[in-house]
Order: sequence, then C-alpha cells, then structure tokens
Amino acid sequence: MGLLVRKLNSLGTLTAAEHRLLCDHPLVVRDVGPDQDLVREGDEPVHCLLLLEGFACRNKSLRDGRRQILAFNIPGDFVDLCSYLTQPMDHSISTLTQVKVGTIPHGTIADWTERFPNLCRLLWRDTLIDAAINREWMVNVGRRSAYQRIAHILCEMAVRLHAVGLAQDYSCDLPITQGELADATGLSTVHVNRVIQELRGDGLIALNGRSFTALDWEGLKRAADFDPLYLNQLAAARGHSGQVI
Amino acid sequence: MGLLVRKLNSLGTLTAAEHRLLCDHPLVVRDVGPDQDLVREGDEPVHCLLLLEGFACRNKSLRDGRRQILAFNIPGDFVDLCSYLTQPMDHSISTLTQVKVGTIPHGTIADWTERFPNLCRLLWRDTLIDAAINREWMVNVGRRSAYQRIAHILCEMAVRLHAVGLAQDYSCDLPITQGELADATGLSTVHVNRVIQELRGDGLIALNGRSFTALDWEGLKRAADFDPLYLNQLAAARGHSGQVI
DNA sequence: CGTCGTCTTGACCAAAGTCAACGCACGTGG
DNA sequence: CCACGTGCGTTGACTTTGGTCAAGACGACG
Repeated sequence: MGLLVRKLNSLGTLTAAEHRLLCDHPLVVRDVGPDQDLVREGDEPVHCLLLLEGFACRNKSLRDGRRQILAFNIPGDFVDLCSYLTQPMDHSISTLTQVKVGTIPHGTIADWTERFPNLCRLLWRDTLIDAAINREWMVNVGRRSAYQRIAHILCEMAVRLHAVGLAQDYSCDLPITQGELADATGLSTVHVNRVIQELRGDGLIALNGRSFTALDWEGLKRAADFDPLYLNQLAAARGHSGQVI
Repeated sequence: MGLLVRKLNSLGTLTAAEHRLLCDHPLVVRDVGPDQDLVREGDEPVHCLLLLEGFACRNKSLRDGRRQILAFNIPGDFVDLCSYLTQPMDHSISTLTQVKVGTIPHGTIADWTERFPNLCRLLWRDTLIDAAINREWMVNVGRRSAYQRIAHILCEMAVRLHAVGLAQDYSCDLPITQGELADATGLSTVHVNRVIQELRGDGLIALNGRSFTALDWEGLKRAADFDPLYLNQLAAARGHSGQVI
C-alpha cells in the first residue's frame, strides 16, 4: 500500500490513523499479461484496482471497432475507483504491458470513507483529478493540431512518470505503441508516425522502442502549449513538489 | 433546493434527515446575463454554484483563442462542485443564456459531507457522472465523424432535458448557437452548419433558432450510435426512470 | 432604419486519413 | 541455427474530410 499512501499524501494529508489503516490493509495482488482487459465496459466490479506495476489505459470502443483511449494509467493510479459509485462500467480498462494490480473490495472502501471523512475527500479528489486530465485531453483532441497533440501527451507522461519516480533526466520507459498513441489522440497510426518524425526532426524528442527522452524540454512544452497545472492542482497550489521538471 | 433534491434522488436515495437538511438550506440566488463567466480558469471559488434556470457551459480556452466546450449545463446541474476539492479551477464556466444560480459555500458542503456519508456519496457520484459524460464527449470528438458528433450531442441534450422536464414530444428549447456547437464538437462553425443541413435533409431533426425537435428519434440515435447508459448509470441499472425517451 | 449576431453559401485549401507495401526486430519451432 | 510468422515502425501515392476566407441573407432589437 506504500504507493497508495504516497499518492494520497500528494493530494492532501493523511492522518496518522488513516495512514495506519491503509498500511495495515492486506492487499490482494494479481498479475496480468499485456493487452488484457482488467475491467470491461458493462461489468459491475465488486472491487477497485490499484495499479502497482506496469501500464494500462482507460478506453471506450465504438461498434465499428474504432476506439478512443481516455487516459493512460501508470503505477500508483487507482485505476477504477469510479466503479465504487457508478455501475455498470461505461468504459474498459486494458493493460498495455504486463502489470501487477492490487484489488480492494468496494465494501472496504465504503467502510474507510464512512469512518474517515478526510480519507473520503482525498479519494474523491483523486477522481476529480482524473476528470481534470480528461478535460485537458478533450481540449487536446478537439482543438489542437496533430503536432501539438502528440507533444502534449508526451509532456504529460513525462511529468506524471517523474512524479512517481519513473523518469530521470527527461527520459523514461514509455511502453506505448504508435497505434495506441493514435487512439489516445484521435489520429491515425500513419499520421502519428509522421508527426513523431517531425518532432524528432525538430530536435525535441528521442523515441525508440519503449524509451522516450525529451531532448528539449522547454521546446517541447512550448510546442505543446503545455501547462501542468491540471495534473496536481492542490499540490501546485500549496507549493508542494509541484513543478517537478 | 427542490431541483437539487430531485437530482440527488435520481442518483440514489436521500435519507429523511438529508432531505430536511437540503430543504431547510437558505439558497442565495444570483441572476447573471448571457455570455458571462460564472467562474474563470485560475479562480479559487469559495462556494459552489447550482444552476437553477438557463443554460451554461464548461469550457477551456487555448492561448490563441480557440476554445473547447467540455459540457453543456442545464437546470439542476451542480455546475462547479469540483471546485470544492480541486483548486484553482482548471477551466471556466460560462453562461449561454440569462441564468439563475444558487450559491452554496464550500464550508456548508464540508459540513454536510462530514455529517452525512450517504449524501457525500451522492455528491461524489454526481461528479463521477460528469466525468462519464466527459468520457463520452471525448469519444465523440476523437473518433466519430462530424455527422455522428452533432447527432450524438443532440441526442444527449434531448435525453438530459427530458429528464428534468424541459422536453416533451422529442422537442425542446435549445439555446445553443452553431458556433457553440462547433466548440463542443471540435469542428468549425461552417462545417457544423453544413452537417445540420444534412441532418435536416435526412429528415432526422428540425432545428430553427432555439427550438429543436427530433423528427426521427430512432434514426437520430442510430446515426449517432447513441447509447444513453453513460448518462444515468445507477438509475438505469436499478430500473428507475432510466430510459426516458 | 441601421446594426449586430447568427445562419447560410460558394470557392478553394490543407490537414489528416486510407491503402498498400516494405523493413526490421524478435520470438518460436523445426 | 535458421526459416518463418508476427507486430510494429516507416514510406509513398492518393483521397477525403473538414477548415478557411469571404460575402450575402435574415431576424431581433435599439
């Protein structure tokens, strides 16, 4: 539960009792391979999933097979906390890589939130930040050019991975294919490929296989019109770890 | 507070004590003209707004002036409940028409939610349904054709307005300009105009000025690939008012 | 009656999609 | 150890969707 404690502490302050509660909770861990659905649209899960290792994504598919990726999930993310209060699922959660997930029964969350209003607020806030990321993605897909979209999503991943210690010196492991990037940005795979080459040509990024480096962080941010405010609103407002990169 | 009670009761069940609490709360009401910002990106509001009459929208602007509308708000919507837990605002709320809004101090909400876990859950659920609408819009903008996007957004508005009693016989007052529809769908005004004419030509809709009628509801739903599940997840699951149209 | 915002139309343009093929790395099985 | 298949990245030629620019129509309102 260390990851969860760390995450919630970045959103506010856990009391000692809450800290103990979470640390004492025995987490059931499950291993899942790449390209599997952790939860499927229409499911009515009875527990929430905490992503401990690996990458996943939130996505919705149309009947004709096209799909939209709504968010990338990284270690520490409470992947489907929303299933605690909204059923059935209106979207799926799929793994991108091999992952480890912890499962927490809805009953446990109900118990926690009734007894600890502060913890409840932190969990609620976590879902609100997910929503904020969604909003930013919507602007991305609706109003930015292909070049800006890709740059923006790369900026976001760099900041978020840095925040959980999975990026150093502007580089990180990014096991996301160009096809997945296309589904996340509302573009075609072919066009994503061309844009990435343009970004490479402009000296902004290095991206080969699973490894990503922002060669010119400031330039990339400028190209993307990136403002990390939406990612960690409270932390930033309180002057905490905030501006990580 | 009748509107709020009605809305929360559609998301779950208020206890008698909660019902009384809400009904006894003296709501401060404010009138605002059209095309005004109720809350602006960067603000740190100290109260939440409940939309009582009129239409508004949640939106984000880019520095170059392009903007994306993230959601349309209709009477009964808790327009910026998210400001209770995430500050500062990462987006703006603007009026589309003359509106009446009720203001509820964050302190009041904090008090309510600490004392009434069930009410807290209902409010939390309300923010989660907002998020679900956002997700559907993202699919709309990212993966549907212009024709489908407009059809889809019209379906959504019809269902939501019907749910609060503002639509009968497949028609309703819809004071949204084509320019605003463009900002909501990630299209240009000109293209929205052409698509609307195509929808008219196909006998699916009548849309003049502020009045909208779905002439062929089933056809419109089919064209939009519309599934209202995401709008009222719990109500639908429990077999409540659910499928309104 | 004039002005302003919105809707409408046409001519033209550009961004991104589609289709198809190929290269390349990696893993698997003979 | 090599042939083969598979998934991903890359490229080119061509098409389509939707954007841009510009002008006119229409209606509400002062």
